[in-house]
Amino acid sequence: MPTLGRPRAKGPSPSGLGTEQDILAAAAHLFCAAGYGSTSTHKIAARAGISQASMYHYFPGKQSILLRLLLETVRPSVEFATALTLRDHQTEPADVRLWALCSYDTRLLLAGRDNIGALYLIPEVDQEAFAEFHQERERLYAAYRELVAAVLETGPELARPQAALVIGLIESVILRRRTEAGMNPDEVAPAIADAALRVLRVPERRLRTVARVAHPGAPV
Amino acid sequence: MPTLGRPRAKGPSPSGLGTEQDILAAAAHLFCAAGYGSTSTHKIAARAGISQASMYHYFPGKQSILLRLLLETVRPSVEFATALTLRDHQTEPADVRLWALCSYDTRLLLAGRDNIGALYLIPEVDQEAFAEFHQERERLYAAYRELVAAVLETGPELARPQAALVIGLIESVILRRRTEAGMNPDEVAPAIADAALRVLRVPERRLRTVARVAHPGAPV
DNA sequence: ATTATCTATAGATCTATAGATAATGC
DNA sequence: ATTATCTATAGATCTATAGATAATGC
Repeated sequence: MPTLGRPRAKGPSPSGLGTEQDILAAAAHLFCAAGYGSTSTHKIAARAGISQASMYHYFPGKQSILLRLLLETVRPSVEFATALTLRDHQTEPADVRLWALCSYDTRLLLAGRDNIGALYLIPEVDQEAFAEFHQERERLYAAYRELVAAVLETGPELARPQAALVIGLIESVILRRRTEAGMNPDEVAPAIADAALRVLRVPERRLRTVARVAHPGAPV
Repeated sequence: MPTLGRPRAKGPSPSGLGTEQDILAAAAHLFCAAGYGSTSTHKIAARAGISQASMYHYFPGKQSILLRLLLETVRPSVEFATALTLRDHQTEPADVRLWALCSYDTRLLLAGRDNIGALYLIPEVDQEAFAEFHQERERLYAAYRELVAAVLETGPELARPQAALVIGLIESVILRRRTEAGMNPDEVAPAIADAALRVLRVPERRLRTVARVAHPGAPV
């Protein structure tokens, strides 16, 4: 929407969301599909419809684009998850809250045109430059551990390996989406959440109640 | 061991396994730790202890190194898995065979100094050049589907989403290993295999029998 | 003679900056 | 005047090849 400044050579932003968003969308697509190191600033700019140099008006470099994408992707999960561990929600049973979180996160991973969760898998993300993202993700994992511990009625440290299994189930949809097109969130999200509780040995009888109580996609 | 040819400038191969293996080991480490696109042929060669140009004596390029690594990594799994679906093994119950496969694959992913399974996660692997790897992995997935179908007593197509959950649990150890050092295969492999059967609703009573019968790490 | 290595380098990128330019705002 | 874009480019890589070299084999 900026009516200011020199017009783009190749016509205005087709998305109408502004150049910054165009850059982020272009980078997200290329990072997920082609990898971080294999994506040049030139390719990002070309896809965003601007010149390579114009990118630097919005971002100081490739790394800061990826960091923004990582934070934007993980933050909704972190907020949803930490809300579920706060006092207001502790009246709900832990298995119901965990089911809601699993189903919510799965939906996020299945939403959008790009398989944005694939950003987490990029090896370059392990670099120091993305420490802020790792902190956020650690907060998310801590919330999972707390909920899993509550379901198992044990301490969060003892729940660690079980929480890792649950998180693994959620994140498996990232890899699955890379080969399997058109996954239906309304089918997959509850299936993943059910599977998570089964791994924690929640009985089948209880499971049917939980899935009915926890409205998928919305906070409990 | 080749005593032929001009000696290396920086001393002979410290591994003693020969230059080709040095290149593969160096590339495996760098691809897993830093990514494919971010790893140059120069860095691979430097880590292998040779000059950049010498690499081309063994491989026509970076892609063929990654392809070799991918195939070498997936093939043991494919062989173990397809063996389990052949007639000789069909006397064993399906849940026992699936447990053995899950535990075996988990051990492979936890073995070795590098987190070699992380190669599967590299976005660049989706490229056409690695089609041969994808074929192999599809064979592995087909074996999983067949075993899961046998456990559920249903057809392989109906078993597809359930098999995806099981595979997701196995592959979750790749991501887990990226942040959590020193995972103990003797603990994690049975835990993953148990979790896989729980996802398929194998009863706890049966589970205790299965884990006792299926000797972990060896064909049934 | 054969082999495995080396050094040197051409040509293709790729990143980041300098400085020009084409709009609007005041 | 301010802003968002552009073009041009320096300097740093990076890939792949050509050709030299230092060993052993015959």
